Amino acid sequence: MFENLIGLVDCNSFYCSCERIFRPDLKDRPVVVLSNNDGCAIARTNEAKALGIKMGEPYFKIKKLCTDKKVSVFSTNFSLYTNISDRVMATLKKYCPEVEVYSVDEAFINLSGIKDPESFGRKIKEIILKHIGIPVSVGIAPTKVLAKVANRLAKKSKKAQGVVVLDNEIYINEALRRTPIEDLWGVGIKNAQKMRALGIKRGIDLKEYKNDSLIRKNFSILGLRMKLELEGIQCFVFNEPFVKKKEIMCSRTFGDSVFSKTHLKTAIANYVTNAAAKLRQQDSKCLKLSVFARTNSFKNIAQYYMLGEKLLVNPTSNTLYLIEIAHELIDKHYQEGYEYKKAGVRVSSFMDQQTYQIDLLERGDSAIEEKLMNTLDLINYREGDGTIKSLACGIDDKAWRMNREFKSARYTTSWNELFVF
DNA sequence: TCTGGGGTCCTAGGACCC
DNA sequence: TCTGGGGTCCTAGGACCC
Repeated sequence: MFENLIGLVDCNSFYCSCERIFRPDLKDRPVVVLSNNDGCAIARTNEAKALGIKMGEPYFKIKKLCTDKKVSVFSTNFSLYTNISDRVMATLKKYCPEVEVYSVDEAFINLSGIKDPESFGRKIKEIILKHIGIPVSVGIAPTKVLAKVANRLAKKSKKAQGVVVLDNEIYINEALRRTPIEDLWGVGIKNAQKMRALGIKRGIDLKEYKNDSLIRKNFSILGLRMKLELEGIQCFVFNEPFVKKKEIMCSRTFGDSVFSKTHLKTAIANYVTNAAAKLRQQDSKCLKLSVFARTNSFKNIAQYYMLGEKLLVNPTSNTLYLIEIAHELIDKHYQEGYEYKKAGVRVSSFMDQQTYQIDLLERGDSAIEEKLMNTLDLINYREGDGTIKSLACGIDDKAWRMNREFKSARYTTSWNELFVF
């Protein structure tokens, strides 16, 4: 039985549900919302999913089906969705002590200290539906990955009525038996293939896989964290409520392909303007500017991916200055004779890697552990004999070995090795 | 004919320094 | 004369998410 639980509140078919608020007649009807330029389907109601309409499917392929089956099709209205999302999140914050907004349509809530998590989840669901008109599903479990699993079942199961609680080993294992590996949060198409080759076909197989270091080796630290989360050990903790974006991107697919450098520069200038405004909004400065443009990869033509990046000596959010640098990068990397279909810019407002220098005294020294606590990502780590060590951290294992003699070590935010104190 | 946009995190490998 | 190897920084790109 787990005590400290996390809830995941996820809006059902969010963009479609937003459209339905203003069109009550579409209740129980198939609805689809399309991407920019009406390119492809990015939201579908259950009725539309039942017709076989896939996520990300190009509209031209399903146009006839939509007409035949009387599917209501909408172009995106992002400002509407953002507005409704803000209201959903505000409501959650009113009732829950700690809320982490994860995306436009989902949020994690901290349920530790809540006596009856299931009734709490149902109450939240009811309030959001009544006050805002958006149906949500709630998954509750000891870790974020398991809360995702619970949420998926809450959406699928009729019996659950939109809320699933996994608070003990038996429920968790049963849920993981029902979860194909590719449906786990963090396992995409590539890793699913690799895992299946190792005989890991369902969530439960990953949880019960005996060889942690093989998981670490093949699927990086993220894979190992995922496995630990399935075991009920929290690795993905709650974030600060308002975290500045580390990267801000603005990109578009062109309606018509672009053949000239001048045309590309004009488009890029617009994207830079947009990104710089976002930078200033969160009071950040650009440290690295990236500019890219690519050919249409769906077409059987000569392909080119143009990418130029520059680290700025004087970080800034000044639009004109950034445009100047973007144009320099285009001059440097642009190749004539290609048909560019998509382009964009990315401004990074943080350095890629942060490093910390820490003086070590003796292994197991509590002062070290306290320093680590204050500076590093930490997780609990399971030893071979099954005992859980209270503290582990990411260490560059080579640096560790060398620096041990000098009683200092260099740690990076990207983990190369787990080391147990 | 027609295939989105905005993010995060991790790793391999080259250049360079001592 | 012998030309090593560890460490750091940065680029580039993969994988994943919604």
